[in-house]
Amino acid sequence: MTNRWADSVGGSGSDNNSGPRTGRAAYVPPHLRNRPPSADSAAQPSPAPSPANDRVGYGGPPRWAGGARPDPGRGGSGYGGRNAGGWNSNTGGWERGRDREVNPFGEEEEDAECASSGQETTGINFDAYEDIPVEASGDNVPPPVNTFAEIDLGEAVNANIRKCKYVRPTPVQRNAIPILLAGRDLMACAQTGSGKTAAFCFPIINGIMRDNLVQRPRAPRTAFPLALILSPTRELSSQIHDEARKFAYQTGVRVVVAYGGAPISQQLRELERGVDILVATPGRLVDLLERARVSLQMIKYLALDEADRMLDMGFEPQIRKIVEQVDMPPSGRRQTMLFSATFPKEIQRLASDFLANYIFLAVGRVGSSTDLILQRVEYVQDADKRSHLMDLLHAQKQSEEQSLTLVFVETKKGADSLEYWLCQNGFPATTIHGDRTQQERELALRSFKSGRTPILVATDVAARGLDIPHVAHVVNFDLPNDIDDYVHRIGRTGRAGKSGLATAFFNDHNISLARSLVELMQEANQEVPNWLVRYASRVSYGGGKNRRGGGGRFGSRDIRREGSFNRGGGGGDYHGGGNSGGGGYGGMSGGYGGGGMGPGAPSAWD
DNA sequence: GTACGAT
Repeated sequence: MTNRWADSVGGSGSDNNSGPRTGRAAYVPPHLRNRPPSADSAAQPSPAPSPANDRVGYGGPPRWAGGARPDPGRGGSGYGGRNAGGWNSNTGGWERGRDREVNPFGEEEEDAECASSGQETTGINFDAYEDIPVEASGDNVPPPVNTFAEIDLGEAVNANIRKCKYVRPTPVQRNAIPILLAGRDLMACAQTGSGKTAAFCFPIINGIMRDNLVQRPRAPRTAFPLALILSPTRELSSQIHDEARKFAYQTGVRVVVAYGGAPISQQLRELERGVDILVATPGRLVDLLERARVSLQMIKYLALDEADRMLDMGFEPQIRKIVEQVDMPPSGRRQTMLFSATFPKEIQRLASDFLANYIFLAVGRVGSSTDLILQRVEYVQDADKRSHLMDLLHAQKQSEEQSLTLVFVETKKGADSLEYWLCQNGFPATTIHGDRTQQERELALRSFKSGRTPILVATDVAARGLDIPHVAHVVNFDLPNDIDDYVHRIGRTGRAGKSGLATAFFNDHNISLARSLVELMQEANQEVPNWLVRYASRVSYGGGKNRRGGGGRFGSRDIRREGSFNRGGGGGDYHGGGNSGGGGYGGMSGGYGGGGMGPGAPSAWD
């Protein structure tokens, strides 16, 4: 283990590079870490006393002239967040000497943009969610809680919950947190924006603080995280890191992020200073593992965000390598939690390799989500798409001044060319896709969020998880081949209680999507054009792998309850074992909590 | 077939 606790508590050893040498310093359990060593640091580092923490361009209009200069004020949404040597070389006066924890809340408390983004991630309008159906299946499912007070997460975490302005846990939090605190593996179906990051972060942080006797091996240049959180894109990892740091503030639990496209040296430095929770994208993590700069042998908590994406064809080999072929403890000796809005059957089957006697949790989507998103499908030939888009943008321009439009295309090249064309035609657009540099990607996202370029042309890199407030319109300029991707894409709008509009351009290239699209729209009580229904019925093939098994109340159903799957290892009755009455507490509409605020619920639920 | 994930 490293000596950072000694550093932070003892107040000595300010040289970060001295870590391995001072490894003999007295062990300080996590719950005592980061206590103020003396009165002078009892006060939190004051938020943003210097321009280093000035979140330029995050909420208000940007002050710089639009160049691609590194923005020192990203406040953690960029490269590793803090102390970025080359990037954020601005370690101002308040942070000299001892390694003091930067306040991850920054100046958010006063920042309107951040307040609303807080709502996004907390689903603060929870009262409206009281009657969301919940289905939990598996052995001995721990009952849900109603309040944060019922789950004692400790003083520091409670303070962070207050700072995040979380009033009550969201349904996914109410259900998932007790399951995870009980040490159970979990497969949870709930969209980003429903507070699912908190749902897995709180138990992880709590567990790390509880396991205060853990001794980590002494290997000077290798980091031994206790928890690993994987996500499919750099921006999503960055977003999770930002949130996790808030939840872990002043708990002594250290969160580090690692992803590609950013200089690895800085990430290595952060890792050397010690890491409890590592948030990473798969590629960079594999790199770090091969360099032996990270070992997974101490992992006790493994979380996969957007788990269905992580386990699909593109990512599965890397994930399998990380989880099965390196030094990760096997399932049963670690706690594994998978979260996604969509869980196709075959992915559930794959995922069961990584889980032990897990609980399946589905948070329904009745009365929210897609109901608040008006979905339109228009028949548009490829050649007509641009002029059609221009019509939509003109209409949008007239209706709302501040609204953002997110345009999804299929290819990176197509994204660049559409962005160029839009700009040529007087529409302020930018683009995000995997051929752009990480600086460009992050600049584009900031520029879009701030409204400076209210049109963002994106590939699927932006389809999942990203929390972008104020997106009024999602245009599927090119429809995806996969209905689940469609679900994730349109979920970027209709958030925070606002209505959202999703327009899709459909033509003969999208025939394979017709059936599942019609089914999805019908489930969401959308008006389906007759010509589309005809397309759907013409297709013999039923939506391929994306047929929605069992009812539309949930994004997915537990495959163990459909008789199509049995675990090998004996006694595998998962059809209600330990559940009271017909499978968990499914359909617990309004069973706890009560009074809602009526309609106007944010649609974070997909 | 494309996108994403390391350099």
